[in-house]
Amino acid sequence: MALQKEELFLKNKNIKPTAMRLLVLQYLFSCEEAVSLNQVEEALPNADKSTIFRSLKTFEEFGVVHSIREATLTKYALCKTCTAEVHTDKHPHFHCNKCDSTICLSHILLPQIQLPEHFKLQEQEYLIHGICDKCNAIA
Amino acid sequence: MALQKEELFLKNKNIKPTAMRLLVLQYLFSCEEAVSLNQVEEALPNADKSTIFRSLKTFEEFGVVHSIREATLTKYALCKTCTAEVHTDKHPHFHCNKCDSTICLSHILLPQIQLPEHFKLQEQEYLIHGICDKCNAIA
DNA sequence: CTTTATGCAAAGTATTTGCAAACGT
DNA sequence: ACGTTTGCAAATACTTTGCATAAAG
Repeated sequence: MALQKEELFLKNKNIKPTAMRLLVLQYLFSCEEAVSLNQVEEALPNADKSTIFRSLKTFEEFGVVHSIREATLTKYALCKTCTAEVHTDKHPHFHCNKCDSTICLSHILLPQIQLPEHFKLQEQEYLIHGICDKCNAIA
Repeated sequence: MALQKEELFLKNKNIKPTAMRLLVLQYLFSCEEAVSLNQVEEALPNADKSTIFRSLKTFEEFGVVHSIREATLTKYALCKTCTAEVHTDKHPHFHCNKCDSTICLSHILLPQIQLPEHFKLQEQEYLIHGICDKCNAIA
């Protein structure tokens, strides 16, 4: 059946591949950019928002997606190389102020910041705001 | 009077120095870290939350403070060198996952990210999560 | 007298949880 | 039968606005 790829994917991550999760994952695979909870909900009109929310939360926990906190809203994008134990797929994100799309700058490494003495780094969120290539082309 | 410093400060920024704004600013001057709207409200129990909110918004507009969007909450910190026209005081921020304090890493320059072709940079938010020096000392 | 700021109340937005029913094994 | 997931409803948390009054220039 059509969902086999997603099913295997979830099993490999030790996530029970339920119908809802497969739908959410399938949608995420179809997205080129990070999407918000609302966007997923709109894409899956019959799905309950809190169920989607919990699917995304599970996905994040098991290293399937990473979340990006924008001004008021959280977006989610598929991880390339993360596992539940180690979130290795770290990169800056770009938010277009015109079309509000959020793009993973996967090819750009997070800079090595030299923290002050006795500070311990755990995670980094680097969000760059500006105008994306498409909007620049229009303007 | 005691508020003269704050009063001059606001006048120099072309902000009318009202009583409320002076109180908010005075509190901000007393803070070593970025503070949330709730924190300002707690520090000024007789002040209305929406008034504080609007003061902070005005301050941000005129380059007095910058805001940092954390997981769920916005914090504000005084700018060192900004004006209403140009927000030059850009730096990463550090959020302690233990004590939830947010510290301006003013001495650290934002890295120069090489964006893909046709992308235009406007602003950057770089939030580093970890354990701060004080919490590390305790642990 | 006109403009701006304030306080109160309430709306708006997004996230998160409680609980009972449904599901999969 | 069992633990997990789902759908619905509602709570929570935070931000933001409308409006009438008050204050300032």
